[in-house]
Amino acid sequence: MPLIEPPTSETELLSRCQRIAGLSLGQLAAELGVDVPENLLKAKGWIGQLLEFTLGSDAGNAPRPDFTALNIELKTLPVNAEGVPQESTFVCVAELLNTAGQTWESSLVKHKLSRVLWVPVLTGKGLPVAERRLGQGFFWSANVEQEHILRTDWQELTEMIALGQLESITARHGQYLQIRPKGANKRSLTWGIDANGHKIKTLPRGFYLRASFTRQLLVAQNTSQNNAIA
DNA sequence: AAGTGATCATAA
DNA sequence: TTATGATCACTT
Repeated sequence: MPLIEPPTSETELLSRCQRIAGLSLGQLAAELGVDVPENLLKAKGWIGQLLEFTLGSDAGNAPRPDFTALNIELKTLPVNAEGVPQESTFVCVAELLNTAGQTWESSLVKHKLSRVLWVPVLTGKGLPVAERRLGQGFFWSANVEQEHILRTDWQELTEMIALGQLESITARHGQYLQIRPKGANKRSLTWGIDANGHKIKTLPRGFYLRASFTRQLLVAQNTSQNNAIA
């Protein structure tokens, strides 16, 4: 249940982003009356949840985009002092069972990435959480070339899962999308299938966007901003 | 320094 | 357990 009403248009959502752009996380947290953690070691999702709260996300932990009426997914983008993304971006969990009939068009990855609100956050290992700063959020949808590569990555990875090659998938597969473990630890297990179609216990996996890909998005965004100013 | 594999909190 | 939010930490 959101305490802030969900935005009813992209324009409204963007203006909410513009209001908070430039604020430190300490300032924003103070506005909301919430405590800032010392570090993110045991609060890895804190910044993302602070933004969800601030901007009026209403999806809860349902497997659907954060702003349900607008079909927009919110993603924080940790960037260094040079504005370069430093981490991969989690997209969604990878379905390890019943993958045979799935298509890119009906996939959760495509659905979640159909429209994304990226919010850069100036981050750094030595920078206290309260001093980290919000950048200007921007909307993104894949262009034809990007979607082609995302679809190809998804199809290759999903096919490996369907063929029972789960255990040979590494983070090295995929140009833009990769699959990596997504669980509490090595001991958390879920069901998958092996090459003989037998059910096996395996690590939960998730789809992630490589940092090398989100770097390109930010470069493109900065370029278009400069063009708009010039 | 970059990239991969491992890990943490919380809700339902 | 599986979904959400990701970053940590070790290897290369």
